[in-house]
Amino acid sequence: MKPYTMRVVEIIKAIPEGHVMTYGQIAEMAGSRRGARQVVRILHSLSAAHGLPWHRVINSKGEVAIRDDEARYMQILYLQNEGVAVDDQGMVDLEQNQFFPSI
DNA sequence: AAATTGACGGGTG
DNA sequence: CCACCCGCCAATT
Repeated sequence: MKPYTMRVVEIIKAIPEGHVMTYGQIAEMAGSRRGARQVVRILHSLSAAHGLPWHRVINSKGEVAIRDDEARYMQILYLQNEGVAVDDQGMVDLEQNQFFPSI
């Protein structure tokens, strides 16, 4: 696994329950300021197993970004189960739930 | 080896 | 607020 991919994995693993991070935020921390799509790609290939809290990753608008209805619904459910308010449009209040790692 | 695919983001109008 | 464009680059085909 490439170093960049590993850093992305580590960052996602570090998101606490009840919090979310954005794709762009993760990409920037992993060292690629405009690498949000790479984060998406990585999530696609790793979503199966690996025990990653993939559901805590959303887009910069604060919206659940997954297209597939079933998976989207699951993500919303997971988030609500850990106390994150998600409305029926899949919108999360970033102000209240976004996680900012301390270095 | 080359093209395609994305669960994106920031800028512009 | 919305629609559109284009840069980004790992993984897959």
